[in-house]
Amino acid sequence: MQLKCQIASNCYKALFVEKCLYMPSSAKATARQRKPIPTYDHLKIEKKWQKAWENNKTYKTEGPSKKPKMYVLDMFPYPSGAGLHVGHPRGYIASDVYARMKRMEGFNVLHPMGFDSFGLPAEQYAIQTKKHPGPFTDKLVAQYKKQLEIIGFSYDWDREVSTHRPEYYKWTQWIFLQLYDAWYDTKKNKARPIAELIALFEKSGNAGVAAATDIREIFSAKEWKGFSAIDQQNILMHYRLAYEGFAEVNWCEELGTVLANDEIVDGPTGPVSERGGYSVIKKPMRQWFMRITAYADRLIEGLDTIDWPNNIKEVQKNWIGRSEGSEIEFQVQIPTNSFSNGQTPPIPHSKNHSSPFAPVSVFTTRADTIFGVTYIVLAPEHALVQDWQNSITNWPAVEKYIKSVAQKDETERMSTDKEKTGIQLEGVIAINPANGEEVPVWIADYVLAGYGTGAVMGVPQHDERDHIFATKYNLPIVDRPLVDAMTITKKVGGSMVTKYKMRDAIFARQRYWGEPIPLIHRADGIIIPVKEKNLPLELPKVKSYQPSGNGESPLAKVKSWVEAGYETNTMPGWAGSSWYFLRYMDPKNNKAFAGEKAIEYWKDVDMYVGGTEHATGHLLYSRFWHKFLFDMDYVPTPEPFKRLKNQGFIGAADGRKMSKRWGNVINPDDIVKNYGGDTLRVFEMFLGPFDSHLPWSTESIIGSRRFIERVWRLSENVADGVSEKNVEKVLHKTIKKVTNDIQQFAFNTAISSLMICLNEFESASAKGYGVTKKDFKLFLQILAPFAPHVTEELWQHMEANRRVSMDGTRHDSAESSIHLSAWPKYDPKLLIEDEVTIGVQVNGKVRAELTIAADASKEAIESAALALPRIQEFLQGKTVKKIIVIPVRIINIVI
RNA sequence: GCCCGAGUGGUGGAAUGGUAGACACGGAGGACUUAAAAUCCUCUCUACAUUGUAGGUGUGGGUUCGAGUCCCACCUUGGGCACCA
Repeated sequence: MQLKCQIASNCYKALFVEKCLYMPSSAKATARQRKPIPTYDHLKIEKKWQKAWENNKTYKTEGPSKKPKMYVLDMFPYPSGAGLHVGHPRGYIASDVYARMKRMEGFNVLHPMGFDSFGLPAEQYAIQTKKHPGPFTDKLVAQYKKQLEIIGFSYDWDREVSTHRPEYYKWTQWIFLQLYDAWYDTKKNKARPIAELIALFEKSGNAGVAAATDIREIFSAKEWKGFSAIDQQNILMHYRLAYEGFAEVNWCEELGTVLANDEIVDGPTGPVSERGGYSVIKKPMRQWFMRITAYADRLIEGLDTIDWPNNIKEVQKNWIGRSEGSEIEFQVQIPTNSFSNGQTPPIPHSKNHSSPFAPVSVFTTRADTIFGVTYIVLAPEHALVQDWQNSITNWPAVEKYIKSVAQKDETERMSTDKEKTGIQLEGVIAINPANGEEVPVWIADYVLAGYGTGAVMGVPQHDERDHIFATKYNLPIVDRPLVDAMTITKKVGGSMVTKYKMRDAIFARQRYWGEPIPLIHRADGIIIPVKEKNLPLELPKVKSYQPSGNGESPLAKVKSWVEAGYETNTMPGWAGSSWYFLRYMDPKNNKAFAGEKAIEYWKDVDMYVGGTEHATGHLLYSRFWHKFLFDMDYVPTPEPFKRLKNQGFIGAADGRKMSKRWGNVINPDDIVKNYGGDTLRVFEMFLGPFDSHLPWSTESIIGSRRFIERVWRLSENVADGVSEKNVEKVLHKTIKKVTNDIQQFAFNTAISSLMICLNEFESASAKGYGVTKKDFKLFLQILAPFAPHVTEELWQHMEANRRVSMDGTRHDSAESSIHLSAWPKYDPKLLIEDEVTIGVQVNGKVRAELTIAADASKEAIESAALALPRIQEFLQGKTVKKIIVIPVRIINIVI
């Protein structure tokens, strides 16, 4: 086709289609020797300055100092093999623009980058290639870094961290041990060392110490001392913030591992793993947990103290799912006294109650409807159902029902309009404590074992779901008066309680590529932590990365590891990312996760930028860990991220997600090569509001490139002298707007105002006024955060001796970098307009314009407006009823 | 079903209750050029008519001198949660 591009004779469209080399317009001009403008060679300029900044450590963060601090952080990436597409850097560019402005404003800016480098893709690679995932991960990290570097970020790479490095995960393990050795004191409402709990038990037993999980039995100090070490350990497990337990987990046979809920997606025939699309089933398994539920209230309340987008706050609130209600006991009459010992927790000396009545606790937010109860329903998995099996006259049918529920796969359970099923427990009768009425007891799949008490009261009159169920099974529906919820709860001996949807987080993966959990299981069953001086507990070498298939991690096949008693589970992906922002404060410290001085100085993250997809994962877990560290006095603030901004993602031009699968991925490397890193940065910021999802458009990137070229060309026409007044005015307006807009993350309007300013410069220049060097330098400074390379280049030329022609090789000194210059201040005097043009409305419709002194009085505006011939026409033969004058804005004449 | 958010030209979008469509892409015309590209200039919401008039920010109401913006109802759409008692 038209391959004339060697002399820049092709259009930009063809440039992209044909991928021929971009040659800027000025090249031709130079060749024709019309104007002696050196070519804007983005490749050369950008490479030169990236190197210079690196050599001069331009962006080096100072240690704790007297300067005010500013911690600007990106959510660090997982270095995947797919690499970056143009959507990824958007958040990084935004935070970099912000960090650059703050640096110029005089803050000591901490703007680091690192890698979340433990994870499943590297594990899959190891399984497939039978090679260690470490070197593979290191390679990906290096690739990622390279991709990032050409965009010109102002990171202090000396502070880089990677979560898979032992010197880093040593401290992940250390924090885990702090959590293991801590419990949550619900009275003081904070975490405390477990040793203090043990001391309490030894002094006065557990009376008055609320357990985090259900322990009904009260023991004395004497009894505590009489318990075996194993029994004591089991009791403490109910309190520890990191604890061992069993849980139904999402088991994936093909991956041989357990998956988190967010690693599962809906498949055509049921749930499947996000990676690989393998089917997933439920399976009970030994796990480590994080007791995040202990912090549920504080995680909700803390949201009021931080400057985050509302939707993220809402998502977190919904996820935690606090609901306040009543817990009320219904006595259930059972004919025989036989109990089989079912799934009760492993509490010593559990008493066998022998009574014809057994209490069933129900949770309701509508205790006011209690007189309308016509039945109660338990979850099929409810422990009492098993306890009662000898009393249930239709037990075979009940048992069959329970089994059928258990066999239902996830999709069936989750389907929205699934019909509710259930079966009555014949032979047992519950008594409504409010009125003594006898009501039947049912089990049904719509009651969840994991929420509330696993039992509900059925009030068909007031609850839609109960109504459907009652209608289906012909249960009575009665209309009874409502009563006061709190009063009736007290009257029937119940209590007001708060329940949460959020569950404790599973903190174990049956995988190789994660942090080893630093615990030792002794032969006698006692668990002991690895001593701090022996951390990090490094991952051992393994022969095979293949999961064992029985649910244990590859570590279970390492003889020495197992013989030493080491825990074979590893930590989940979110372990390392829950505290990495603290490590950046003091990344090389080998005595602590970060030194006290550094933590005291940097405190918390001032500006955190990342995607919304982490709302219920990383952003919640980090807050939880941070609050824990705060309780233990390791960090000075209760919240880790003061301000949060979410970037919207960039989709492909075809409206789909950018993905290899659709072949619509635009690689930032190509854009940088063809248009330059500065153009990419300006374009991504100009595209639209930062938090909007936007389609990529290679068609319109040319606008940003033209903008930079015009700046470049204008630099040739600046001179010493006196500024034209209008130019100065627009410039200072722009300084104000850009400053405010960057502060607000309104980058698109910041760039638009820079373009307006440039337009003004150009038209002044065309009129022969010229633009002064002083004004142009101010312009370069406010453009610098967006286009750091080209502004540095032009800045250096301005700074350099003007007798030397611009050939881009000299006068490059770090001391005079534009990025370390002081952020311009606008002159308020210049913003005052002498004259303004306002609209003149008649009955709300603009009929004329009026140019008048900005400080004109209302009366003056009024009479000037009425005097306009055009307005006179409208007013002919009419009476003016009312005139509204808003000085500087508008005047409205009502007739 | 519940909880957030969004609907503005051909396109991305702008607009403290105050002249809707800034800025940019695309398009049309012109200048320069042997020619093209690049660059520069002009126009570009719609309909009608030669200065203008009328309509116009998803739909229908409302508040107001004045509504893209506030209120009510609805439609469409994106996201989150989802039998949560």
